[in-house]
Amino acid sequence: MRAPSDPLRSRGRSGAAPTDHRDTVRNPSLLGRARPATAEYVMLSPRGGRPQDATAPAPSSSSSSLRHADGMGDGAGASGRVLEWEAGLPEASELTPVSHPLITPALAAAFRINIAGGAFPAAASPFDDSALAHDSPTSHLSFHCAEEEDVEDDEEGEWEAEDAASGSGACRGGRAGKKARMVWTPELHHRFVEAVAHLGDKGAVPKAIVRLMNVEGLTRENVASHLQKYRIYLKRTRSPPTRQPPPPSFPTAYGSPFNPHPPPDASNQNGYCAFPSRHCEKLERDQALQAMGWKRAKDA
DNA sequence: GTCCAAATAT
DNA sequence: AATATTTGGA
Repeated sequence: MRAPSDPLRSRGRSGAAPTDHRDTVRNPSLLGRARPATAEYVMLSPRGGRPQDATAPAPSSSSSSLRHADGMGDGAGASGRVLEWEAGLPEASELTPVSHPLITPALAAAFRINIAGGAFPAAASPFDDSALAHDSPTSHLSFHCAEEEDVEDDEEGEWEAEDAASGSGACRGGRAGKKARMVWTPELHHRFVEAVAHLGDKGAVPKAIVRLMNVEGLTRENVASHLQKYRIYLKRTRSPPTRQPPPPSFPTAYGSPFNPHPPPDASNQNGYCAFPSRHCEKLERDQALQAMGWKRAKDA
C-alpha cells in the first residue's frame, strides 16, 4: 500500500549466507521488555477492564456492544471503537479459571512438570510456580516457546508455557540451543485482529499494533510478520481468485474465521473464549489457523 | 536512524 | 504452513 516498489526486487538471495538464526536465542530482550502490564484486557480482570495504561484510552463512558464491523475498512471512529472494544471484554464470570490446565501432557513431560489432576498445582514444577503458573493476568497472552526437535509433539506441538517471571530460561526448558518462536494463539490473534480493526487501514502498522495489543514480549517484528500474512489473507478474501467466491465477510464478523463464534455448549455470552480450554482452544485455534492459511475447508 | 512492507529463509 | 529475517525504500 505504500510505495509501489519498483521492479528492482532482484534482491533476496544475495549469496551471503544468512546467519543461522535457528539457534539464535534472543530471549532476554523478548522477556525483558515487559510493559507495565496493567489489568487491562485481561480475561481475569474482575472489573471488566480499567485501562490505565498509556495504550488504552480511558473508558469514560459505558458502551455496550462489541462490534467493530467496519474493521480495517476505514480508520474512522477509532476512539469510539476502542470503548466498544473495552466494553466487549469478557467478565470474570465468563472466563475459564486460571487453574485450568494449560499444558499438554507431552509438554509437561518434556519439562518435567507435574500437571497431575489437570489443575495447576501451585508448587509442582521444578521451576517453581513462577515459571509456568499463570498467575499473571496477561501471562496467557505472552507468547510461547515451541520446541521442535526435542519435544515430541504429539499433536500440534505448540503450547504455552511461558511467563516473564521465568526469564530467558523459560523458553529453553533447561536446554540450550533452542530458539524461541512465537506462537500466535487464538487469544493473541484475536487481540491482533481487534487492534488492527481499531487502528484502521492506515493506522494499522506494526508499531501501533504492538502498542495497542500491549502484550508482554511481543515485538514489532512479530507483529509485522503476522500482519503481513494477515493482509495477504484479507486480500485473498477480498478478491475472488476466479472461483469459489465466498470467503468470510470480514474478520470481525461473527462466525468468520478471525472471530470464531463459540460453540453453543462451550461458549460464554460474549463468544469469547478466554483460555485455551480444550474445547475453545481447539475450535478457535483451528479456525484461526485455517483462516490464516486460507485453506478453507475445500475451497483451496 | 526508524519504520514499513515485501521478499525470502528456515 | 507459520514465523523470522533480510532487504530496499520512505
